[in-house]
Amino acid sequence: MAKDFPTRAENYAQWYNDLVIKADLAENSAVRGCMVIKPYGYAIWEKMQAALDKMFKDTGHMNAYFPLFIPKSFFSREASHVEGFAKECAVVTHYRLKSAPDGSGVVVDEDAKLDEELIIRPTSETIIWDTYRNWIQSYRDLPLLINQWANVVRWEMRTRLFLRTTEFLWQEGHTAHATSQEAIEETEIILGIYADFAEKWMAIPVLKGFKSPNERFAGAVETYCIEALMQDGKALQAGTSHFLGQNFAKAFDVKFLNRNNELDYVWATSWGVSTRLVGGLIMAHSDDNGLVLPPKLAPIQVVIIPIYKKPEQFAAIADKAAQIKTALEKKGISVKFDDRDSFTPGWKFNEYEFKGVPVRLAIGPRDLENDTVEVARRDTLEKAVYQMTDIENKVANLLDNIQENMYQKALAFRENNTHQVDTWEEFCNTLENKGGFLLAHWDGTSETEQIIKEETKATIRVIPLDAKPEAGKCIYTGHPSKQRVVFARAY
RNA sequence: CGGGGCGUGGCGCAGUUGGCUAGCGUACUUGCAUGGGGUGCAAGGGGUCGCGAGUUCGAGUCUCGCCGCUCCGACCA
Repeated sequence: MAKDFPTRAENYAQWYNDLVIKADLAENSAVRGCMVIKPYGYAIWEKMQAALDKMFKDTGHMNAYFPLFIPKSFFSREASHVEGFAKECAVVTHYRLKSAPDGSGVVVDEDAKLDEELIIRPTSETIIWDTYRNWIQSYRDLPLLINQWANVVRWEMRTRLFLRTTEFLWQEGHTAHATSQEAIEETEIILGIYADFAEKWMAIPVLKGFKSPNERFAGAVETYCIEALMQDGKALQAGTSHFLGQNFAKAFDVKFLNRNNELDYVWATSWGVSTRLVGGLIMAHSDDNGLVLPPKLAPIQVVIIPIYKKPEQFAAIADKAAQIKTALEKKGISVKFDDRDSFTPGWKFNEYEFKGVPVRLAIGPRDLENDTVEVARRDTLEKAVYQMTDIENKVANLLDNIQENMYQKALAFRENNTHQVDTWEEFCNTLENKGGFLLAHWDGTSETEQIIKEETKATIRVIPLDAKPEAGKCIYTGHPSKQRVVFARAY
């Protein structure tokens, strides 16, 4: 249907890339690895932001903003943190340019060298904990529940639109607590919010659990995550919530007096989701005809397309469309009436289909006569003719139905692509031929995980929270194991 | 960093063993018709062929150097 557009089966990576560009979500910029997020793509991100921001605020968090730059010395305070991020930091060394002596442009002014280099944040734990030292004196100052919407830079070697870009947008929460227990609870509350958001808004089922030590965040005691499965059988980490213990409090000397008048280090969490979610949204639902967006995150939920020959017909249709638009908007539904005369109806049908608009209404002379409207849903591509009566409720129900149907479809896909494997041979075969999530026993050592990764490129995506205890043998070493973990190849 | 591919109107591409006025699709502008699944016809605007040097009567095409982009691997949300 779509012109010059590869199918998922032909070339999944190409399909994804072309989809992002042709659906006008984003494009590559003049800066290697950095994308320009275009209005339609940014609108999706804004909808995600709005939903998440409300969830954070409803659970007592407030937004704040910390600097883009971090003094280099901050990074060496927490040993494993610096180790994790050192290889991908952008560094600011000078603060001035001057005209080149040979008139060829501008050059860095060597006289304007910074005494201490500044790092463009790859994440903000260090600058935030350095700040928290001054904010926290007593248990009365706790808990401190802060979130920041920001951009960060990680100098990745290979990038892909939305999934991995050098600069990306995200939210990072940084909380401080009086007890270990309370910090762990916070980590779990956030994990719950992320999972809810993924399932109810993005219509993507996720597995909740822990990361293995190899995959743990640099500086964390425990990393919780939600893990989603994409249509090509690869896993996507969709959000992480870290219990940081007292690591950052110790590194930045953040102490408080507890109720017993004893000085103690503060307990910390950090958590984040990024514009990567937009990539996940695309990969989880879209098809060979283009984007498929869940109604709750679609920038345009309903598009109305007039079909007419004469100006008098258009006037009557426009009048009808305006009535529908008003009725739908009263119910909080975003509607676009595409009255452009420069494109034919067929062209518009394809355009909105490609852009994933959940519901399309078409109104022509025939409908005016019969008091009907043609309704097409994007998820199944089905068309039906509705009587105009009570149209706003019919469409509202349809949107709910589409949201639910997309979730069920994604859930069924995940279930069909989750395989229990018990031997090494089975593990390798399944990974090679089917992909997906592999439930397998693991002996719990980093060494084994590392070897499996080197041999198969599969990693432990998540140690599920709700896994039933089950005695078994590690698929690689045969050593005893108490529960299955989830392996997959990942983005 | 290792290995492939590519730089020609906005975008996607062709351009043969060097040859004459650099072409095609699409997009754009204008007009007429058309309009229930990417509409047709006609006219029109738009290009230092990535940059630099060389070979030659003549270079988009050959040689050398440089730059950029992109894909595949190790790294990562």
